[in-house]
Amino acid sequence: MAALQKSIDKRNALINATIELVNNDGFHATPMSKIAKMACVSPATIYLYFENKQDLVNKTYIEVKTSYTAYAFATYNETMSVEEGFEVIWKRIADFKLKESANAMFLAQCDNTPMIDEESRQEGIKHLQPLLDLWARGKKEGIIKPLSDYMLYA
Amino acid sequence: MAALQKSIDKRNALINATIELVNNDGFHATPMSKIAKMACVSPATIYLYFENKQDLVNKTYIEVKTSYTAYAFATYNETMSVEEGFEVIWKRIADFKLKESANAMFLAQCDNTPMIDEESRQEGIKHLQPLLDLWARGKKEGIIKPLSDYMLYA
DNA sequence: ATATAGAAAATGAACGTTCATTCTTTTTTA
DNA sequence: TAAAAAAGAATGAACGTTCATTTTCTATAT
Repeated sequence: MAALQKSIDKRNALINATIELVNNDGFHATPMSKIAKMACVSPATIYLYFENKQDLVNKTYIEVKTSYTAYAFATYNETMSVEEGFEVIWKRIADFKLKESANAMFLAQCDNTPMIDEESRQEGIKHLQPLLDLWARGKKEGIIKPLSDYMLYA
Repeated sequence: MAALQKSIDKRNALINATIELVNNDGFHATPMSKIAKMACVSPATIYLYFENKQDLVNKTYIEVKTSYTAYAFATYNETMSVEEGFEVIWKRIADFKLKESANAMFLAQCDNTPMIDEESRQEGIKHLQPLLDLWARGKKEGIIKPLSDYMLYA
C-alpha cells in the first residue's frame, strides 16, 4: 500500500487548534508549543505536516476561506437575476458569521493584518470569483446604482 | 517652573512609528527597537513615555480612534433627520478610509485582533456614542427598516 | 547676565525569557 | 525488519525591559 501514514485527523486537529488559539491570542502571540499541546501532539510533529509556522497559518487560511466561499455561494446559481444573486449571497455570508463565528473571526483577522503571505492571500481571493463575476454582470446591466454605495463596504 | 520637559514631538513620533510599523508588520512582529529607530529615539526612551509595549499600542489606539470619531461626526448634528444623519456620517467614514488610510488600516487591525486591551477597547467604543444614539433614534421612529439589513455590517 | 547644581531625560548595553526550529532517539506501521 | 512518524530535549536567535551612565535642561545664586 501507499504511504499515507500521516493522519488526516492530526492535521485537522492542528488546523483547528490554530484557529482557536489565533482567535484568542493573535498569530504571533500563539507559540507552536501551545498549538501542539492543544492538538495533542509534539511540537516537532507539526513540522511533519507543515513547513513552518507561516505555512501552517497560510494553509489554515486557505482551508477556512474555501469553506467560507463554498458556504456563501451554496444557494446561488448563475441563472439568478443580479439582485436576487446579491441578496442570496449576502444572506449566506451573514449566516456564516453567525453559525461559524470562530471561522469568520479567524478570516477577519487574516484579512485585516499582514499575517498571511501575499501568495496565499491571492489564492484566497480566487475563490471569490463568482462574486466578482456577479458584480461585473450588475455593472453591465447598469442596474443597482444606489446599492454600490453600500457595497463598497463588502 | 513645572517639569514638562518630555517632548510632545517625541511622543507623536512614537505614535506615528507605531501606526506605520504595525500596519506593515503586525503588532507582535514589530520590535520596540524598530519603533525606537523610526522615531529617532533609544529603545529605553520609549519607557519614559509609555509603561510598556501594550500601553504604547493601547494609547495609540485611543488616539487614532478619537480622531476617527471626530472626523466621522464633524458634519453631523442632532437636529438632522435620522436618514440624513446616517448618510452624512456614512460619507465621512468612507472619506476617512480614503484620506486617512493609514489610520483606518491601523484601526481595522486593532478591531479585528486581540491586540488591544479590553479596557482601552471599551474606551474607544465610548466615542461612538453619537452613532449609537442615532441608531436608537432611528429605532424609536420606527423607520428605515430595510437599511438595518445593510447596517449589520458596520 | 552667567555660572552652576540638581533633577529629569535620554542613551546604549546587558539581562533574562520566550519561542521557532532542529536533532537524536524511540515508537509505530506495513 | 526497515522505513516512516512521533517525541522530547536542545539550540540559537530575537525581543521586551531594565540598569548604569551620560547628557540636557532649568532655576537659583552670584
